[in-house]
Amino acid sequence: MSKAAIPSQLDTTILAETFRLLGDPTRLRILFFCLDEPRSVGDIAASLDLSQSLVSHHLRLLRGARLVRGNRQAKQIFYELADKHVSDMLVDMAHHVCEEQADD
Amino acid sequence: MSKAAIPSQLDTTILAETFRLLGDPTRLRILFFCLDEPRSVGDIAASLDLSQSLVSHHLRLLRGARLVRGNRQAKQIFYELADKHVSDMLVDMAHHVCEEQADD
DNA sequence: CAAACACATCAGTACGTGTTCATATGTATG
DNA sequence: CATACATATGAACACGTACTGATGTGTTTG
Repeated sequence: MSKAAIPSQLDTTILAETFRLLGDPTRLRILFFCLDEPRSVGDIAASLDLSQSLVSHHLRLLRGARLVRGNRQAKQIFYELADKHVSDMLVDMAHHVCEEQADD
Repeated sequence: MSKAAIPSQLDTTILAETFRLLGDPTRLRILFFCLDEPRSVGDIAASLDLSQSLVSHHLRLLRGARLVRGNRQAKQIFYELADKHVSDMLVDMAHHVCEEQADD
């Protein structure tokens, strides 16, 4: 019990599913872009130089995994990270990758 | 500076590469299995019911990303997580996924 | 040195997935 | 109601990749 508990195979699958979604550069860029404040789909597409369709497709996947949530505001829909959980995770990871680089 | 720094596109790609590797159930199971103590390839294959070839393939990828490191001990090679960084990350994520489930 | 064991590597295949283009849905405005 | 705008969805394609089976490399032991 001193050591970390090894997740069940089911938990591992769920965890892997989340990692898999984070494992795409385009999706990660979208997530980081929505980290500080909610962003409209058009804003995401324009700022990240992506097609509107592509952004929508990725947001669909991220929504399905409860990683982001969107609020309609008139014609636009503003997406933000689903909860502090997700954003903390991203921020931590961003820090880790910086240390990794300094380490190598 | 109060907000989290958004990683550069290069950093994002590197980070995504790591997430992508973690985004496979088989690889995650291997990592968690090697979390507490170094494990030989044969042990991993037998305990996780995977072919030796498959385990070796995944270990190759994990090695390439500096997520694990292997030490030869006579005929066997024992793999363990590369550093505390990686293991902390896995443990944190495992906790998160548990909370997520409780949340939903 | 030869045989046996542990692990790595090499093709090959089946499948998933990121992207694009075209089209549909929903929403405000005249 | 028709038009324009913002987003979502569907089909199709190109590519990557997880897995298998056979073979190669390295290490001990007789």
